[in-house]
Amino acid sequence: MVTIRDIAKAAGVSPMTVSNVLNSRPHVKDSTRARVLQTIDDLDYRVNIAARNLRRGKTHTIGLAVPEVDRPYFGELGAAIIENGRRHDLNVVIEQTERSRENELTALALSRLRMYDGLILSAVGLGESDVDLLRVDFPVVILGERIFQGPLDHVATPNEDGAHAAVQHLIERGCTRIIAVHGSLSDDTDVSSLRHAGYRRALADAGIEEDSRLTLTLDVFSPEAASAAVHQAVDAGLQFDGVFCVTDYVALGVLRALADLGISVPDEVKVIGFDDVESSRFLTPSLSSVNPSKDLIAAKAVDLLVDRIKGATGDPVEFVSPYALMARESTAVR
Amino acid sequence: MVTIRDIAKAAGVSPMTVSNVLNSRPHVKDSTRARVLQTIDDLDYRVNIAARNLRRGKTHTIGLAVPEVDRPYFGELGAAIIENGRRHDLNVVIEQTERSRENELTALALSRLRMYDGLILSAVGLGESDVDLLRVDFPVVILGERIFQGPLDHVATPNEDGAHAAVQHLIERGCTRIIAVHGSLSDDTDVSSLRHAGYRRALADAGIEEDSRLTLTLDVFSPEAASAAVHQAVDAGLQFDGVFCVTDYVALGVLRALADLGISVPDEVKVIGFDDVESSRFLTPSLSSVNPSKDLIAAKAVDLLVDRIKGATGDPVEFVSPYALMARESTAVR
DNA sequence: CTGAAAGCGCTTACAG
DNA sequence: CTGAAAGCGCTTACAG
Repeated sequence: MVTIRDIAKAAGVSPMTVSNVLNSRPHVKDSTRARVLQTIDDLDYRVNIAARNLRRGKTHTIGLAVPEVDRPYFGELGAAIIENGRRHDLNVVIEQTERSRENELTALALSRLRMYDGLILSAVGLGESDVDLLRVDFPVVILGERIFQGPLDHVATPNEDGAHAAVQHLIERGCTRIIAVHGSLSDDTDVSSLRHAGYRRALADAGIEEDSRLTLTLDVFSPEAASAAVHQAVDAGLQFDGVFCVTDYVALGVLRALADLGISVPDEVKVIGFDDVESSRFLTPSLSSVNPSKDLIAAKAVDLLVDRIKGATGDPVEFVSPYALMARESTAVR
Repeated sequence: MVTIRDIAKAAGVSPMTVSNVLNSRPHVKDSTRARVLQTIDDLDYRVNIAARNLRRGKTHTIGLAVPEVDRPYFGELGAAIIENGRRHDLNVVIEQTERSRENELTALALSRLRMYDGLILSAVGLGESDVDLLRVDFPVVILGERIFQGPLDHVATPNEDGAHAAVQHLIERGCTRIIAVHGSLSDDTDVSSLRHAGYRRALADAGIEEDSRLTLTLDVFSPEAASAAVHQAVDAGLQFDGVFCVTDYVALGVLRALADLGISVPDEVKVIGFDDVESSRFLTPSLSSVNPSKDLIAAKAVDLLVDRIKGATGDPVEFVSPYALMARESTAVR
């Protein structure tokens, strides 16, 4: 590997001068600069980033750890964070935690280890009981589902209110027997539980009594699982006229199952999702959804992280993004 | 920041012993090990990865540079590469190049700079003329669309043959006037051009004369653009009974436009895509598509990269993955 | 405008 | 089983 010393030797200057040229610092004579640049080109030299990072203590790179890179929501979130990172001259690098608590902790640990200047962690595995493990002396912003009253800045999705709005929307459109499709409600702070709480509150507000048979619990968050659950419910003779899906991704399976069963959407059953993923508006019927203001979430998360990287020491910030209801064909009245 | 020296001092040993404990090397007395571990815990010490990387010259991390992280295809590809990386104890980190030649070159340069042990670069901006710039003394595997007879290992998508199979499938199902929707054909080696070549060959094989009005060129690869193009074609009175879409993502817009126009799929028009993205089979109608064997691409790319990281010096490998035609409702005959 | 030297935090032969 | 010392490749006060 060719190093800065090799260049220095070949160009007849000191390593420091090469470094100055590399970092386009002033106070280098033009002729010297030209000679060094020429030598760099001749020897095909590239800076060793590991060494520079060690020395500078900065990488100008932040990490984004998401549960799964192949979910459209996280892809779109990643793109939004990359875009915001650019405003601050920050590279963004994406890692996958696979929804596991352990991997989320590893992401946290690795980042402390100076691969990144800071980390945005979309936490789904970590819970309130892990709060102590989050006391890191390193810039981290927690993103997403759960609400931590933890030691770190947190940008939260409007889970309960968004779900409430979605279900209220179904009710306004005439639905009275509304299915909720989500993951298991093991814990009070996961997406499913928070969104389910919004569902229940909307029913209560409308004076509709909850029917536990209308709650479909999935083992996995997937269209397959959602489709199977709907098939099973219909086969069992369950009557319903609306479906609230915990995510658009799950709604994909619900819509497909209803089509398979010859149940017309929105005429017989209305369907709404959550996340407002890009493809939702191109589905047939286009899918109504709750838009959690992904761009705002991304902007806020990056801004908070940049502040911490710059050394801000204030109390942890808790920001809940606003939401918008996107009414489309799947909940239309005609 | 607490360093290995601090631990050494506090535990009354040398930095080297701390390092040995950290790297679970043998030949450390149990009592010493225990004391060091305790001190590490007490002082909440973590290894500084930048320093370790510099010293070891290895990061156990590979980079994956993709054009856009928010396209389902690249999300799924990323997940597949992460999975394969794990088999080799390699972390995978995803970066976005935004389809720009410049960013692809930056990814190449940065990776050389020892942030990663190797790079998988999904190149769409680089062309044959950049071949010289690819002569890097660093493990890189080029992925994807274009065919390089370059100096690097290359795992290629079966663009032309896959497109040929798709269009042949439409013809077998009775289509004779087949639209092709893709990006501009500025260059012979981009996705659009390669897939268009397959389209033309399938028409020729079937003795169908090509009609240039049936080629719809998009400025951007997006459902919006595709939808607009279809609307415009129909408004202009274009007659057609099949649509070959350059990607499933583009097909989303085509399907939506046809639905808006009241044109029934597959009865009046049959539609097929390329990529076989996960959501395609849940659309209504479910979308026929060409599956480019993403998992194989990922496995092959990681294997080749690992070989190079281990020092393999053989000639560049060119691997074209197989494809499979997924026939679904959008091309059904009934 | 340029240089000699120290040091970022770690690991690794080399000794003992 | 443990240590002293060199060095990974860079940058940065400090001098001149």
